Amino acid sequence: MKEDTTTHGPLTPAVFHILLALSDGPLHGYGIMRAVEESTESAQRMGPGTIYGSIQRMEEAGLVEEQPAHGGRRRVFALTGEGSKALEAESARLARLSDMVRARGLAPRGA
Amino acid sequence: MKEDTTTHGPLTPAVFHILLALSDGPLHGYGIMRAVEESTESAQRMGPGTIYGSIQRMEEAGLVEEQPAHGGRRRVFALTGEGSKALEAESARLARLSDMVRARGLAPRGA
DNA sequence: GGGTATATTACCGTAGCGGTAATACTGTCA
DNA sequence: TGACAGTATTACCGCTACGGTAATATACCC
Repeated sequence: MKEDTTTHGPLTPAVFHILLALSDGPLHGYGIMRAVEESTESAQRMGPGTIYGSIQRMEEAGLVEEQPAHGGRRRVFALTGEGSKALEAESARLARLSDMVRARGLAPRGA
Repeated sequence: MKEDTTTHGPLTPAVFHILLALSDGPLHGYGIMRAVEESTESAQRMGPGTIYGSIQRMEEAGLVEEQPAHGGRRRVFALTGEGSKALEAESARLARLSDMVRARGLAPRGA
């Protein structure tokens, strides 16, 4: 069985990390920014430009949705069903790629 | 122990796929192009622009090196030690990310 | 009410991707 | 042998997403 049609192709790293952060529960932009920084052990520096820019694109793509209201200034976002599926699919793809590397033998330097 | 200094940060998808293709043995640009297309089941379309552009950057970064001579018009490239390490490291990183997703429970929609 | 941390928006440069076209060499076959 | 298709690379170029900084606004604490 092939990929189903609604499945988004490979995700950009930023999108993936944001989805990952949101898979822990709804969050606002600033929270996502910190969550990503933690989860990557600062291997990836994602400033506001990246975060909010990506979120906007993701909202348009239907991967996340803003939650109605709450009072503060925060804009809280949550995964959509699609977002969840995309994260799963991407996770599987990454695992597959990682496995392919392992399967290559991976001797330090064959030649 | 943290990452060692020579380890390259997260690789771009194009770079990763090229390294992966080369881990099977030295190849020329055109061959890489086809190898990538196969290994991704055409989930990724990498035309000449992407391939050759990336290779050049990778050569400058010391991830691959051109092999001396052979006669034809082909330019054959091979992984360097660094390239090999970078591929391994990236593979590990991808596996880690994939695991994180799995660890999140991953209920279709906890809500 | 002044100052700091939180939180978002705006802006903008840049790198790398992605496509197309141009070029050149190699073979094939009519 | 001369046209044509396949191989292989280079050149060019627009676009998107990333990545940073700065501006702005709100909440919190003294």
